[in-house]
Formats: sequence, structure tokens, C-alpha cells
Amino acid sequence: MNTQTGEKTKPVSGVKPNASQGAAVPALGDIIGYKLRRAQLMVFQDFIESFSRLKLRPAEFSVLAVIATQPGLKQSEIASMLGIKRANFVALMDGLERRGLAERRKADSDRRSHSLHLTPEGARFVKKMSAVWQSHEDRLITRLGGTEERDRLITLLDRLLDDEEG
Amino acid sequence: MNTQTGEKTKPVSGVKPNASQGAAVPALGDIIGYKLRRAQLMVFQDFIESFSRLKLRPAEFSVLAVIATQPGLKQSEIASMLGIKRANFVALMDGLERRGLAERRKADSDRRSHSLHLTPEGARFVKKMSAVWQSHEDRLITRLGGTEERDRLITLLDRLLDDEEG
DNA sequence: TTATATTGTTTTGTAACATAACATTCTCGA
DNA sequence: TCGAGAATGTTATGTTACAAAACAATATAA
Repeated sequence: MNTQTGEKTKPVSGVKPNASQGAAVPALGDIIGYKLRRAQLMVFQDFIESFSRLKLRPAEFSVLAVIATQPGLKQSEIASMLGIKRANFVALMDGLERRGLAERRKADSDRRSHSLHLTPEGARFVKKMSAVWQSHEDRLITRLGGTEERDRLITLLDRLLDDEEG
Repeated sequence: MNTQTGEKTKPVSGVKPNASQGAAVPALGDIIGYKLRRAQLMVFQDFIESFSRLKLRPAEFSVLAVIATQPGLKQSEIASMLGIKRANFVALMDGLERRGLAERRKADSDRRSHSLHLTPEGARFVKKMSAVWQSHEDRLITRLGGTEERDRLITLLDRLLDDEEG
């Protein structure tokens, strides 16, 4: 448990150290949130281009991935797992159903809820989707410098997320 | 966690790992973009709460930080530096000007452009803002495990961004 | 000069995200 | 068992971020 303010913040790359007593005006390169946002935008950009042919957006991709690996979950379960408000999940799921990739089934255990499943066509689609994702991911790993660096990045991001795992 | 690539996968040199065989459906935890997005949302959430009292949003914060450290830049320069379309920058700058924090000055060298500066009140505001940011950032650093981990995170994010620095 | 490019701006459209209200169904304590 | 309250999916609505097109004023280049 290191004190945060105790140690001088080391300039990351050619950034001036801050000497004054009050907090220095942060340089862009020192702002975690800023770097995080820019990196996320870059990654999503690559993702969107990679999936333009399949006409699949990041949120749709994540929903199909969850349904594929955990079929039968309730709509609200998947929504909350992905941090999507269930109100906004409806249209998203409508789209997947309209394209014949996934379907809602009435659960007889709880007639309010819908359990979500892939259609046969959806299963085929997920295969193509996974291949496209793999090459996208490989591109990112290359940029990072290898799988080891990828794992380190994931570990650090997990630390930020730790207590909101849900 | 690392189900799909195993420990030893090093396809990074441009060789596709699963070219012949189909790629596995990715688990959420293995998707860089997903983790990145969730972490970014968490960080922005903390940022927004930290700055609710000052009524300052991330984009406004970044603009003030740039103007404070590099006064006199042109509007379009700051916009592109932050990845904000100049069309969308107008309303943002209007807001800062309306609050008396920053101002546009007609540059006589180029009468089309506006050079951006802090007002005296803006300079005072930036001091408070920097202090608030510092505690926000310290919170993140604590979550990461220290300044060393923060630096490692920044380094990794920079690798993703490397060739779009601008 | 004339043609072309840049700067700031307005307008407009789209997508992401949140909140409130509702009908249906379930749960559970009185 | 009933009835109050919660959960589920849905609709409707508003807000915000972001992108693209067009424009006037000004600068630059041929």
C-alpha cells in the first residue's frame, strides 16, 4: 500500500517534472484516463474496420460471444454482464433476431424472461466472427509487443476494474 | 482465464496461429478491446464524480489543460491535438468562454484563426482543477498498485497509439 | 488577379447511453 | 391464499458524443 503522493511522479516520456507545491497542471501524456480513452478509440476503430464486412458492431459482437459460450442465459443477465441497460438491450437483440443469428425463447421456469440462444446460422456466423476477431486481436498483440505484454495489459486493466466485476 | 491462446502462443511475427483451424469463440476476459472499454468507462465514471462539483467534463478538462500549458495555440490545433472535430469544438469552447474560464483572441497574423488563452479566473480554476485531478489520479494509481504499474500501463497504451500520435 | 485551401461556424444526422413508465409475471410474508 | 412488492421485457423519451456537409471570411499560390 504505497502512498500515492509520496513518490514523485516520474515523467513518462519527455514530460516535465512538476516542482510546485500545488498540483501541477497535468500534461496529456500523464493522464491515465486520457491515454485510456485514446487507446480504446484506436482499438474500436480497428475493430469496426475489421468487422465492416460482417456489419457487426462491438456491442453486438460481445452479445454473440456470450450467447455462444453460455447459451440459455436470460436477457437481463447478459445485459448486466455486459454493462448494457436492459432497455437498450432490446433493440440490439431485435437486430440479431431479425438477422437470424440469435433467438429469444420463452423460459417455462419464468414466463417473464427470455433465454437467449444462437440459431444454426448464428453458430456459423460466430465461427467467421471469431476468425475475424482473432486477426484483429493478433494485430493488437503485435502492436503491444507480444502475448506477454498483452497479458500484462489485461492484468493492469483488471486491477482498475476489480471491484466492479459483474 | 487465458483459455484460448495458452501460455506459449507467440504468433506475433505475422504468422497466423489458427489459420487452418477455426478460431475459438473469445471469452470476454480475453478481449483487449472489451477490457479497455470497461476500464475506460470506470475511469471516466470516477472522473465525472470527482468533477461534479466543478461541473467539468473530461473533454473540457483536457482543453483547459492544453490551454494552460500551451497558451496561444489556434483553436483547430488544440482540437486536432485532442482528436476533437473542429465543428464539435465550437460549442465546447463557447461553454468555457461563457463561464469566463478561457477566451478566444483574434490572431493578427491570421485573421481567420483564434488563439486560445486562459482568463485570470480560468488560471485560478485550473489550479483547483489540477488538485482535484491529482486525487483522482492517485486513486487510480492506488488501484493499479503504485506509480510503477501506472507507468507500465501508460507505456503499453502508448504502444497501441504509437503511430497515430497527433 | 483568379483559383484553391484553411479556419471557424452552423446545421444536421446518427449512435450510445440513461431514466421513467408500463404490463406481465413471479415471490413471499401476512 | 391473497395481495404487496419485486423482477422482466418493453416502449418512449431525452441527453450527450461524434461525424459529415455546407458556408463566409480569410489566407495562399499560380
